[in-house]
Amino acid sequence: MPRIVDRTARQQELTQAALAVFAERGYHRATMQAVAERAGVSKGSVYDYFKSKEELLVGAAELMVGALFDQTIEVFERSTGTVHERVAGFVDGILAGVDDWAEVAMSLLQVWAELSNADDERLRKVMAELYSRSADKLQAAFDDAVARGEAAPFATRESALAIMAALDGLLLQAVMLPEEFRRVINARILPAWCASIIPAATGAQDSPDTDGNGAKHR
Amino acid sequence: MPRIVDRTARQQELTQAALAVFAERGYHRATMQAVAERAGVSKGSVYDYFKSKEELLVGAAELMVGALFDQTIEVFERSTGTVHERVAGFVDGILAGVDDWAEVAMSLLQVWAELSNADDERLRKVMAELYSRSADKLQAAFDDAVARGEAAPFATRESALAIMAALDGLLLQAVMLPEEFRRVINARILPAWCASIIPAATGAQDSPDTDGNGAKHR
Amino acid sequence: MPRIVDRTARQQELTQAALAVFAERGYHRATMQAVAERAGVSKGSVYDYFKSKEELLVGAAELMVGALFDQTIEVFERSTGTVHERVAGFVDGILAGVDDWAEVAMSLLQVWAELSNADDERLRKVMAELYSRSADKLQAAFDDAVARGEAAPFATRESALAIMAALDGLLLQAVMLPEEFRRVINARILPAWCASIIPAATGAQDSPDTDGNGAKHR
Amino acid sequence: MPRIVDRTARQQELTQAALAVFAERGYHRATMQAVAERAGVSKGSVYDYFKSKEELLVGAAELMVGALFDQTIEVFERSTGTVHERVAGFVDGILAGVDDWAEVAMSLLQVWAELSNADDERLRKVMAELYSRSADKLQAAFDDAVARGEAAPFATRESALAIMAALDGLLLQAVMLPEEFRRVINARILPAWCASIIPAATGAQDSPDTDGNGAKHR
DNA sequence: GATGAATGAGAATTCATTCAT
DNA sequence: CATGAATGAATTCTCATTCAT
Repeated sequence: MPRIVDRTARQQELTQAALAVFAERGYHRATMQAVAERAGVSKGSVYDYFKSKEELLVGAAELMVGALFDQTIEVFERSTGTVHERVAGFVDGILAGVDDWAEVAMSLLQVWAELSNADDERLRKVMAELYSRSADKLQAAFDDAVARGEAAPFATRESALAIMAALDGLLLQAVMLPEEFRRVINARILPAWCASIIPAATGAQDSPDTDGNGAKHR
Repeated sequence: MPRIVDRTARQQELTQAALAVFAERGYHRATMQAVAERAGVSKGSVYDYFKSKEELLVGAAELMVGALFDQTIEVFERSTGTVHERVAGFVDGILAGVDDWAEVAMSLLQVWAELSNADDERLRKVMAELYSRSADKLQAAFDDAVARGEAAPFATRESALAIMAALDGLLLQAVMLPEEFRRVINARILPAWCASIIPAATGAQDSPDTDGNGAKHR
Repeated sequence: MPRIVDRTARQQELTQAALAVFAERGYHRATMQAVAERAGVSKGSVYDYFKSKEELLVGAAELMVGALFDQTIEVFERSTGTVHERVAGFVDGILAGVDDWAEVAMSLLQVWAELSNADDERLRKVMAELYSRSADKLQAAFDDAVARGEAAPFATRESALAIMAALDGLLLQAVMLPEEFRRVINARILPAWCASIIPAATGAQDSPDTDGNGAKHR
Repeated sequence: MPRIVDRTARQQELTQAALAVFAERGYHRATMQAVAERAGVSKGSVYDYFKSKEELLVGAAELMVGALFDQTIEVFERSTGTVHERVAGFVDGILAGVDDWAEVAMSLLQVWAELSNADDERLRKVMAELYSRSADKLQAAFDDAVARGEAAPFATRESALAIMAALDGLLLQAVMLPEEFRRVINARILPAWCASIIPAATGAQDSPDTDGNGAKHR
């Protein structure tokens, strides 16, 4: 009998190693050799787990986005209060929940840059799906809030995407301007701002706080 | 007299060609050959204008971000009214000002992904500078507004960055989810939302607490 | 008591599997994995029976040529009548005796192509020996016929080789032009033609022309 | 202006080098590096002329078979007399026309072995076409002879193929049993034997020599 | 005995870069 | 000046072989 190995565990070690190397050197500059070394196995072994470098990228993308998503969900489920509070809490939780945004962001950037113009359409599909998962969750919460009368009807899908955009854009800053990124995080302006996209319920007394900027949420 | 070809013009043709090819195939899959062909010159000639592929990337990045910046400025200068109105107008103008966001976004994504982990630190600097230029402009306008009492003191730098984040994040969607991107644009929720980050002026007495971190907006 | 698997039997299963895979994909494209799978054993086990892929090839070659040879012998022994009749019968029998010439031929072709320029001289020797065995048999029959006065003296070795050449060349056609190969077989021109290489006995006075080149048969 | 090179000449140098290396080490053991070195160029340059190793093989095959074919044609065109004489002369001419059959045969063997089970069907087609070209020529001559009453009607296609088979089979011997091959050649038994496949015209006086082996040429 | 996970040598292929013309 | 032929470093991927279990 051959060495008994937990294939799933080994696979995850590899994706983690891949993620790290991709973040460090970029997907194309990263060699399979380097990934293998980082994972402590030989070059050839990587191919026992992933058919190609591209598949390794997909695996890495899935692992990473999956982890982020799981965390997102958990944060969101845990949050309580009004929709506004929940969204603010969610944004806050997400931003606080990652130690090293720079590395995560770099990995994501590499995944995006590579998958977005892959020849293989399947890969582009995978990426799109991974991308929209969190938005789906947020939108569902919005729809629910509207249904429960907690918020006035509004463009829930678009708003969810807008919030995700702000978060993703922030990620880019973690890569591009690490110091400034920290300041933005510390200023804690995103939670409230993101929550403000949800219009208050249009009861008798309209939420007077819907800011004084004339934003008329449709 | 030798043919006088305007070096600058030729250089720009090349960066444009490069941008197009980078968007199409990704920076690494893009060959110098392909760029040369697209620009209608020979492979060797590219090296008369750019020392290396990496320099070509930098040139392309500068051209592209420069163009975006110029447009940003122009849009912003043109806008009138209150800060809120100006910001909303700015966001609206930016989003409306590009025909094919997908291509621009793809190019930017490639530039970011490649420059962000370049071995050469100079390149990372270039990128950071390019990135923060628009934020600088926005922040200046915010500071101005605060100084003029048009807005309550707030974390102007961080807010400017947050808005830029939202815009950049939206760009990613142009790449990742083109259809949904269009819907977000058409829903026109971004201008108002972005403007809402600026706190209204606080009544008679100007906020003396201008600590610059927008603590109030939590 | 450990499972007693007949080593020889297992070895033969392996060579058969190898032959099949070699025919299908060519020697070099054939992987040990594929051979093992075809034989229903594990990759590692193949090495219990053959020291290397090359040894497997030799084993396969020996099995295949041995089988062909055995069949050749049997067909020849069974044939009766004059030498001419026996040779014609032999050729006919050989050609009729294999169901799937295409596969056999492909295997042989692979064996030949690989062994013929092996680094190891031993392998080239093995191949040469395998190759000449049938010719030996044919020649012996020719010599016998000449000795018995059934045929005029002629270049028996060379003629035997010529007949083998025709048969081997036909094999190539089974690979290269399967349909045409069938037509040649069905036309049944080979038996008579091959037999015609043997000069008839020259009546009372021995054929004076017997210079060994069958000049008469022009 | 870049170096001016005769692409066709260079291409032929490469195919020749390839043929030599293939003959020496076998197609799979032959590295592009070795072929390049033999041709006196760099590894990368080979790819300026051939898209892949496989294409190089095809090019080599075409060159070699083309040369053989041209020679065949020339030999045949030059031969005069009756069909029998022409065929005998043709066979003789072919066999005498190559200095180093061993190398040619080895190359051919490699080409056949590799192309015959190529994944790409196009390659198999190419090979089949190359293979049947000479047979076509021979058959045409046979048909002509029959039409002119020089020979009795017979299976011209099949006979042509049979002769080609004998010649190709002989080639194998040049690889497998070089010494014996020489003896067969020197014994000069093939020309007459090959010619004997053509039945004499069935005029008043039937050719009585149609051998005594009862071969009834259909 | 058998297995199949791990290894790593080896090869094809690509493409940025150079430079002779 | 421009060109594109030539180069060769660098990388992905394959697969025979080994060996721990």
